[in-house]
Amino acid sequence: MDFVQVSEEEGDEPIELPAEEDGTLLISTLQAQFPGSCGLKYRNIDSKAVRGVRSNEGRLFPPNADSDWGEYVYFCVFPKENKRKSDDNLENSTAKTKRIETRLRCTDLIVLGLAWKTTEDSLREYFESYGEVLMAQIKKDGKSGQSKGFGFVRFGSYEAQMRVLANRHLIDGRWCEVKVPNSKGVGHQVPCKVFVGRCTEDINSDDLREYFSKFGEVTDVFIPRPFRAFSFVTFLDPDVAQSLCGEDHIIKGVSVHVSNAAPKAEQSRTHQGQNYNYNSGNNFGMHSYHPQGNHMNSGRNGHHRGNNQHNLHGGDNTAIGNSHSNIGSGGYGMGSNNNYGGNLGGGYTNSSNHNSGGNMNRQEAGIPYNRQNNFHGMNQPHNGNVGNSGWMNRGHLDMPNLQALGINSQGSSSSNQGQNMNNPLGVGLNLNSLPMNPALVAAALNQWSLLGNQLQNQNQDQQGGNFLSWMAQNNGGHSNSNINSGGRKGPNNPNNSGSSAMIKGDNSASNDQQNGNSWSNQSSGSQNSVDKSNFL
DNA sequence: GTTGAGCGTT
Repeated sequence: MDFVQVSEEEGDEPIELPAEEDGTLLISTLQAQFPGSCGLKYRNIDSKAVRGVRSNEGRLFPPNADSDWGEYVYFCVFPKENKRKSDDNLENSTAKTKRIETRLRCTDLIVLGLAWKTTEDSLREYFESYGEVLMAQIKKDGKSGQSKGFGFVRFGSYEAQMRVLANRHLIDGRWCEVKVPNSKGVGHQVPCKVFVGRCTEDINSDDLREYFSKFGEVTDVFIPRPFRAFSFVTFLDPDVAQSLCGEDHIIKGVSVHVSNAAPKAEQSRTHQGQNYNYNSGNNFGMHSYHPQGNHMNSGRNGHHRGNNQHNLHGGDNTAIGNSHSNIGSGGYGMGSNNNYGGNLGGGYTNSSNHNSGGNMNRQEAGIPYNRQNNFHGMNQPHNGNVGNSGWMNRGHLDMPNLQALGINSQGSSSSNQGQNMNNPLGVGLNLNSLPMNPALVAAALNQWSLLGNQLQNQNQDQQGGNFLSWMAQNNGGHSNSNINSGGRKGPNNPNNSGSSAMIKGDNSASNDQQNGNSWSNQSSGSQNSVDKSNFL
């Protein structure tokens, strides 16, 4: 195996990194040792100039034609933190400060709720689908060696870490919670959402998405309706969002202004969600955009009905490697999750598990859940890659980490816990039993742009129902009902008997205009006075 | 031999 000598900065002590068989060096390998780096350069002996190393699709290519890295010591290239040079005079430009540090540095993550049987190997195997795992550890009893049911994992890239933190995790049959140790909440400390002012009415969400995607992966676009001359764009990477703040951009010939969407969000968060009353019937629209990727849904606890409402709206419905799988059976969220994007590849099982895109069902198949190339090219902000070619298999973004928010009914359904994933629904969902913290929920929903869509027109391309709107509707009178009755058969669901699955917003594929309408905007009392704060 | 909220022998 060939090794490439790499140091963070020219002159630093190099680390030898293993090259691949074809002689290339994976950027992920580089980033494992140099988080935040995006490329390599070296000092050419002859010209004395610094030369960049060719980079393509997550690989770095040796400068010599014979796949030889030579005897050079390469040093890291880090992305420019901010294109604007003006107002940040506190930043100097050393390579180390460009590493954007605390925010982008990977930390150990605690994994709670592991099955007793989960081993360090299986833990690692599970998380490797998100990116390189530098460490996977199970905490065990010193004497017996028995797992204590939690562990730690560390990733080589911040992006992998973000994705992991943003999702729920079914590991060896247990829904596990992943958090930054000793932290409460989920999500990012740095806001991912920007406010886009001076919009005109003809700038639609696709325009915004297309335009802003060149700076980084856009996870959501929200345009308040009725038209208010502003919109919100959410990026996967908070630093991309931050880098754009304060800038003017021209979209469709219109100069729009990007600014921070955070301040009022902070107020909302710190004031314990004062604007959000979840039992009043307010209708919180669905986070509308679901990037390509795996949408893993379990009906076990009845929390995932919202996933049935994935609107893949026009233009975005290219569905690269989509995989929407339902795991479990009989629960809410079952049965109506059908194929998006026409790539149904897996099998339906007899318990309403819908595996599309070839992902295996962990429960049924007993093999690791395969996220299939979900991991895209790591930190590549401002790389000019747009759309499908630039962002591969964007996944893990479909659901907030509700468990980490305390929206978790494991505790309320203990009799049904454990490995019995195929009969979860004696439990139903007792909404009042959910330990919800409105502030946390609001924060999370804001994080995922789940709030504020209530004003969107049903026929907009950015809409749909969601978990909370469903909650709001069904819990209007604090009724203590377990919602586990009735239901109707999903039109495209061959396995849904309709006996227990209650389906709202049937996913009758390609139903942009219909999907979710059955339960969006049904409530009363939502805010109609729209200003920026209503969306933060 | 059990368990199910937690925070790691560095």
